[in-house]
Amino acid sequence: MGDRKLPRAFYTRTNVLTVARELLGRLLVVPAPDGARISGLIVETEAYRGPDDRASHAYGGRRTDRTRTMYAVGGTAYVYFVYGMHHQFNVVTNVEDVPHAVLVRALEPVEGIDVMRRRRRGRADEGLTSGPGKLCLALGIDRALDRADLLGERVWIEGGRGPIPRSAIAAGPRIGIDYADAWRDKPWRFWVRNSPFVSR
DNA sequence: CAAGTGATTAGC
DNA sequence: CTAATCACTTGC
Repeated sequence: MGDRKLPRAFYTRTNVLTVARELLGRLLVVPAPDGARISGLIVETEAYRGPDDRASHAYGGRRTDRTRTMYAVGGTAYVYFVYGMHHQFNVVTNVEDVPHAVLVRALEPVEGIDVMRRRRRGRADEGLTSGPGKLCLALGIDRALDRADLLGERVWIEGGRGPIPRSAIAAGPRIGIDYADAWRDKPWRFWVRNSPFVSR
């Protein structure tokens, strides 16, 4: 198992679709309040390709208080709040000033499952982290982590099980972006085929 | 299938 | 300033 944090160069590559696929099978980690680890293997991602992607918050090069984070260097966390109740955890990719990002949509719980069950009382284990808002609840991720460096100590990603073979990766249209006209149907959502932990 | 919830954004 | 919208989840 790759016990080390993914290096900066993993994130600064120029093809956000490649990074979105290669994030599958990696271990997302946050420290628990007591210092233990809470973690899960990434099983579902979506790529958002900055200025030319109508579905991206940074479409057209938009720079606002919220989207400023997307222009940070690859390997920065982009965390925002939607629908009045849910946080979303994204990984900024590419070099500084290119606003590409990958939304992490689902995890397979690995460490700290007891903590996750407490935070998501009543849910089956398959439902603890099977959605972008759910996994933020389970891991305790909120906007305090926006702009956090993924090579730091507040949230990071390790090699995990390593890259998932291309044959085991499924792709389809992204969720919740019906407003994005031509970009709506692009198959930029990736998941581990047969994983019971992906979102619905 | 629709409500809920509040930050964010565009537009005046 | 106001009003519409939203990279979702849950329970009806």
